[in-house]
Amino acid sequence: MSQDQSCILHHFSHYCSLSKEEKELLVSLEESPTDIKAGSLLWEMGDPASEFCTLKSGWAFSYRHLENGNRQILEVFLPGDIIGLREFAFSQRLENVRMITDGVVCHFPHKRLLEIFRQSISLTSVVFAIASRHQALLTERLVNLARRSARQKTAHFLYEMYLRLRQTNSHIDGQFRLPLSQEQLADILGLSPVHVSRTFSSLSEEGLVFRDRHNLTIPDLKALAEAGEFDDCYLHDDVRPLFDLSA
Amino acid sequence: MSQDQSCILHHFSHYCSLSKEEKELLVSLEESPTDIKAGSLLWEMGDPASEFCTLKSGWAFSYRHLENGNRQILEVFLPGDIIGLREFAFSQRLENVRMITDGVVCHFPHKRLLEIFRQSISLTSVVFAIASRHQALLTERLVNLARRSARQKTAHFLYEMYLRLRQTNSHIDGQFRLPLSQEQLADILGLSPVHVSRTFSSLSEEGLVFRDRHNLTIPDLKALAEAGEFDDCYLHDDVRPLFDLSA
DNA sequence: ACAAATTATTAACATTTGTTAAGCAATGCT
DNA sequence: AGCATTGCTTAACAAATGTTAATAATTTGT
Repeated sequence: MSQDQSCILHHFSHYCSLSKEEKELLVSLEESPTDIKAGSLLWEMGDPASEFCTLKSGWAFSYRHLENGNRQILEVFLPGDIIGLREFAFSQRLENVRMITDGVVCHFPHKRLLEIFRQSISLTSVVFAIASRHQALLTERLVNLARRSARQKTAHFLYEMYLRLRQTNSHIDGQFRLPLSQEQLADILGLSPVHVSRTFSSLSEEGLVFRDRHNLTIPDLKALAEAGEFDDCYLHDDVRPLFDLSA
Repeated sequence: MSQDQSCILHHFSHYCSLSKEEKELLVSLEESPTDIKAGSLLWEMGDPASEFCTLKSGWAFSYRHLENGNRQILEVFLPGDIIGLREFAFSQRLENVRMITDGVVCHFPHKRLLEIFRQSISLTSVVFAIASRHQALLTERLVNLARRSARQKTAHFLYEMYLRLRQTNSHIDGQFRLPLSQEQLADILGLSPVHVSRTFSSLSEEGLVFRDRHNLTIPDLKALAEAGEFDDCYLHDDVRPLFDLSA
């Protein structure tokens, strides 16, 4: 995605075609872009929550710490994603958010969402549709974490990342950068770092995935999808013609 | 909850006070209540999706089958819950939904949600707030499934059910009906039925939970919450004064 | 360019959870 | 009442994953 085009606009126009006013409203959410360094916190649990963020560039993740010292990564955010949607109904942050790479974020207050609700039913529907897709994604992840083997989890996650990256970066094929350490992957997949290492070793023995540092190579995407029992209906389904509904 | 009061109204009024018109709009979503038998399917994956359901009485759950024959239960629905929010952005059902007990459901088409969007910003905000709370719940469940031991998962789930039931049934204390078999519990918790049995045995040896058929007794709620590392901020946070925002 | 810190690999061993199977208890059906 | 079905418990064993620790490779900071 080009740096000068609005990520959020790109994201929304997936769902329906927008009028000029709607576009302006959306673009106004990406005012005051802020540079932010790899490794720095966007916010912590318990912080007051009154704004969303759009991630204009860079990667980020949200996470929680458990009592036994373990960490669980809840989401990986890519450019164009909205961070903090979950806390709309809460006054506090429910999770920590940290940048993975250097990036640019734009803050906008919850109140602005109400302007969207007020001004455009289409945009309201899209926001809602985004939230509902987001849930579908979470659900899929839940199944993944609850019921699949380390091998399947890993394959599933990698394939999901591939699809998500391709959504905004259509030239991506079976080779891309995945700026995550094995420790981070472990915290995403609910495994120990040691077992992640074992799993990658066995995946590359089978020729399914090669990981050299942060570079991933997937020789056979279809094979990987099968290894992860990937069912892409939750990502691939034709986007609902929401504008038809609202007509 | 009394049978003759609208569940959905009750649910929404948690979030903000509603005008007469708003109440009427909501109540109209619960027209044409339909009786439905324990064990019957509301819908299956792949069915066309164009409506939501409100669960007026009874319990239900949504689930998915995995390739290896395992089943994962995604959500347990209680009276007042809206079923199928997730599929707003999809044209097909992404999961199966089945009644646990006999119950009453009301169907209303996705289109009606757009009427809400059109007619009331407060209601729109509440719908969005409900969706965002729902996500918070899912996230908590994700952590639970990914990172906790069988004992913790079980304690966590039981305590969550207690809190959810108490929300609409304020007289509930450490004793209530949980109409779920151990097989169903296993599919909720991502465990095998045998291990659920072991886990309950050990929980009752410790005096934390007694389960006799579908009757649960929790002598010390606080102790159970601790055993499940339960952090109730995702349920207990003061509800955002949304009407302030929209003023 | 070097030292320090981080990240990944491997092995041995421990623990948790799954699987199979058998028996028992409860429930529903006729 | 008797039989079949379903649900629960227990035990023995198997498999997957976690833990610790030692080592190697890589990156970072100065």
